Parts: sequence; structure tokens; C-alpha cells
Amino acid sequence: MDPKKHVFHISLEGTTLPTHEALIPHFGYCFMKSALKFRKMLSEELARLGLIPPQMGVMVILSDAGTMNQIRLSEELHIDKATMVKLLDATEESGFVRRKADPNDRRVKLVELTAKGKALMPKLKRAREKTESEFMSPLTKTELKEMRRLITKLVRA
Amino acid sequence: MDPKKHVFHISLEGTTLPTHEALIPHFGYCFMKSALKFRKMLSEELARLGLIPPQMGVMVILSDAGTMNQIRLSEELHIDKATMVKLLDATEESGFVRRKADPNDRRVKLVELTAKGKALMPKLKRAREKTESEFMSPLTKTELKEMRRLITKLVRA
DNA sequence: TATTGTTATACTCTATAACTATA
DNA sequence: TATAGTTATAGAGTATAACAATA
Repeated sequence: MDPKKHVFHISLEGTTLPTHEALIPHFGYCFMKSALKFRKMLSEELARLGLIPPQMGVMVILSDAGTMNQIRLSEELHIDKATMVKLLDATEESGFVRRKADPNDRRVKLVELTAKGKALMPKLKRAREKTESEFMSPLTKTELKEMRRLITKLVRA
Repeated sequence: MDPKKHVFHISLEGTTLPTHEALIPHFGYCFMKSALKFRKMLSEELARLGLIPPQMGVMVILSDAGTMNQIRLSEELHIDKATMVKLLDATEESGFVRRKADPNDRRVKLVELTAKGKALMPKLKRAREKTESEFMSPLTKTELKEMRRLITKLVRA
């Protein structure tokens, strides 16, 4: 029996709600619930700047790399290439990035930040930092540092 | 302009993949990526027992509460009542829970674990603990305890 | 033949609203 | 009128495959 026949991803979106006591020891549930809460908070911040979280991901990578083709961009962010096309369409339409031809390979389009995109980067950083510190506000400064360290360790592993 | 016109939730599912260096300082990205990795690992464990994560949530709460109506169950898990219907249909079909009439209010259906459902609980617990320890394996014992404590603190806030 | 970027499509999942039967 | 549970449906998002252009 496929357990997914009737049922599906449960969103937990909108999640500032209390957690049932019996689920508090469930690390994964609490972890996911917290992560979704963070994403919701960040989405709300970014919406004011006219974009959604994965668009920020693209821009951060371009800001680091300068220029990148769509396939590599998809790989870096683990987004499939068809979704990346739509993501870039939207981001280009907003004027934050542009596609240009690769002189060495006419199949390839190189993506880069526009001046408007570059100008947005500091605002993106502030939006993210604001969200992070709001989200982490129940923790002490030491705990916050420790949390960052542990997450980094997990994600690097 | 609605930034969601073209683009959508990006899944990051399947995420044992490396993280771009520029995104490592992005706490939320790493947090979400880790959480999705955990969910994927748990889903794979639970699939062998014939269920998906939110079904485990229902069963854990019923195991704690004994009996609960569908509306309260939806509230506890922050799943809307229509989705809960389908979730319970699947879980009942698998024989882990049953619905019975509430003698005091003929609109209400009380949900409870069956004997088969009760018998599954220890296996669910083992599946979860196995996933947790695998997921946390890059951390030391002390770090693991600290991680649990910090997540609990965040989710309780 | 293989790859880049694009489009089309089918499928999964969610959210809303409407419905029924009770209260 | 309001609530519990159900059903129907439209919309949001994802994954696949097929396609044109180029290598």
C-alpha cells in the first residue's frame, strides 16, 4: 500500500501556534516547525523588497560568483532547470538580474546581477539579519552562537 | 507586483547535496535545508511501516490523549479539517485508528488508536529515534543534547 | 549524440467553499 | 444560526518529458 495514496505533505505553514506537549520530544517535528516559521518570517520581509526566498538565493550566489549559467545555478541551489527558468524570468522582469549570451557557447546564457540587483544586496542582508535575530530572540547571545555553529556543522557534514 | 506570479515554493527535497559556500552564513537556508533532510530521512523510515510523518503525529497525539474529535485533532496539528479527513481515511484504511460516534453529540466522531495502532507505537518510536541519531551523527553527544535543548526553547517560545 | 535553455503537461498538494447532518 | 465532518474544486507548485538550437 502506498501511504501517499490519499494524503500528502502537510504544510505547518502559519506556524506561530502552540505545539502539543506529546510532540515536544519529537525533534524532527519541532525542527521542521521552527524552520517553516523562519521561512514564513523571511518571506514576509522579502515580499516588501519584491522577491521570494529562492530569488535571494540566486542573487547571493551571483553576488559571490559574478556570473553563472542557468544549469550551474540550478545545481548550486538544487532547483531543477525548468523551475530555474521561471525563477529567472521573474527575477529578470523585476530588473534584479539579466541574462546575456556566452560568447564561447551560443547555447549558454550567463546570468548576472544588474546595478539594481547589486544595490539590493545590502537590503537583502539586512532583511535576513533582522529575521534571524527576531527568530532567535528567545535564545541568549551564547545560545544563538551555539545554534549557528551546530546548524553549520550539520549542513557541512 | 506579486513576486509569486511566476515562481513558487522551492522544495530542496532530496537534499544531501553540498551547500554553496556563500549560503553557509545564511542561517535560515541551512536550517530549512537540514529540516528537509531530516523529513526525507524520517519519511523513508516511516514508509516501511506504511505511513507518512503527519500520520505519526496523529497517532502520537491519540496515544497521549486516548480519544479526540477531528476538529481538535486538526487544531493540535495545525492541519485543516478537510486535509485531516483524508489523513484519517488513509490511517483508518491501514487499520491504525478508528472513528466512532460520540454518544453526546451525533455530529462528532471520536478518533482512537486500534490495537494494531497501539502495537505500532513502539516501532514508530524506534524509527524516529533511529532517524534522529543518524541525522545528528555529525554532532558530539554534548552538542546533540544542546541542539535538542535549543530547538525546544525555540518551539516553546 | 549530448547539452542548454525553454515549453508543455501531468501530477501532487493546498485552501476554499459548499454541502449534510446535526445542535 | 452555528458546528462537525465531508466532498468538490480551483489554484499553487513540482517533476517529467519533449523540443529547438547548438555543440
